[in-house]
Amino acid sequence: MRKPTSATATAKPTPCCIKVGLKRGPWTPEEDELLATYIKKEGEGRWRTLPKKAGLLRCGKSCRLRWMNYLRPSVKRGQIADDEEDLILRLHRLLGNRWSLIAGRIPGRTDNEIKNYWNTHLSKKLISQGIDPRTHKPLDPQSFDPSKPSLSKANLSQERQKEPMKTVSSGLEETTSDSTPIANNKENEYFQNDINAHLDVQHLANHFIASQGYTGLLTYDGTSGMDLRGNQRLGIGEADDQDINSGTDDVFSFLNSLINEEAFQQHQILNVPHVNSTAPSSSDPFVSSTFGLGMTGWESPLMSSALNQNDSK
DNA sequence: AACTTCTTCAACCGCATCTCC
DNA sequence: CGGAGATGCGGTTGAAGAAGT
Repeated sequence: MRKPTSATATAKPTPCCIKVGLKRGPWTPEEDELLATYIKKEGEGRWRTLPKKAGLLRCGKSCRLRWMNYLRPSVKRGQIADDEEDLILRLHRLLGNRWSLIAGRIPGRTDNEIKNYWNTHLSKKLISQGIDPRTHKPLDPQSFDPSKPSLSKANLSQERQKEPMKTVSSGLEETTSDSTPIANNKENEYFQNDINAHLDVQHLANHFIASQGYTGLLTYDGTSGMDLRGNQRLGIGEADDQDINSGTDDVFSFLNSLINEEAFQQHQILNVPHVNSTAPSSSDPFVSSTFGLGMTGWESPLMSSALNQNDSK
């Protein structure tokens, strides 16, 4: 919904925006119809040539984005459920801003949707708890000031009014449908339990991912490049849905093991021998409360399906 | 009712990486 | 090996609508 800008505005135009006369901005129902009909008939891909063949005055990128985020039949619309939110939080702690990876494990949700939800809801929620949403670590008490403009009290109360704070489930407590105070003890418990786990969990995730042939590191701010587009790097080839999954399944089975304590303990012993020097022992009480991410012996139905699914976005 | 401020989220941009030749 | 083109990702923008004054 951005205001159309001149195609010559950028110093070095990308190929898709160099052509003048291409339409920008919100899609009309007619355009949606054209795109959906074409893709149903011809299939996804070849985005550059697709608009012309489909009779659309759009660039390929725009068509791809519209299809991926809105028109695909598998896209689920509507409110993010509590268990989805919980899963996003956990995956984000492990993966950072790898939105497409996170989305790949939440059926029907797109990377864009999750990114937006994170930026508009979850990051604020974490900040309100004194947690840095990028690192999942405590904000510097010196610098943490809830009255700061980024999360003014006015904004917070507004936020609470609009959307009564949902309990961030640790999986152990029952969620309430009532409006819950922001300083909910269980929530605090969830975050405090998780804070200490963050460093080590991410270390393990990094280690495993690197061992699978991916490059780069998971970082707390999500800025440096772990190549998880690296399905192709792994030699898997054309990235259709099937291939995408086979490329990331190993990673996610490992993430699953991090999230599911029992499986994690087994995985740690069997598959990740090198991390023991830095990872706490699985018998350590600390590990039970932190590597289990506060959800010992619990796995939500969504979590199970997300982590075991064979389809991807 | 009118105006201002805030929030949401669809869409765009730049860039990294891949494949193909 | 290197260049060109294609694809996909994460960050950012800004219009529209909601909420506040």
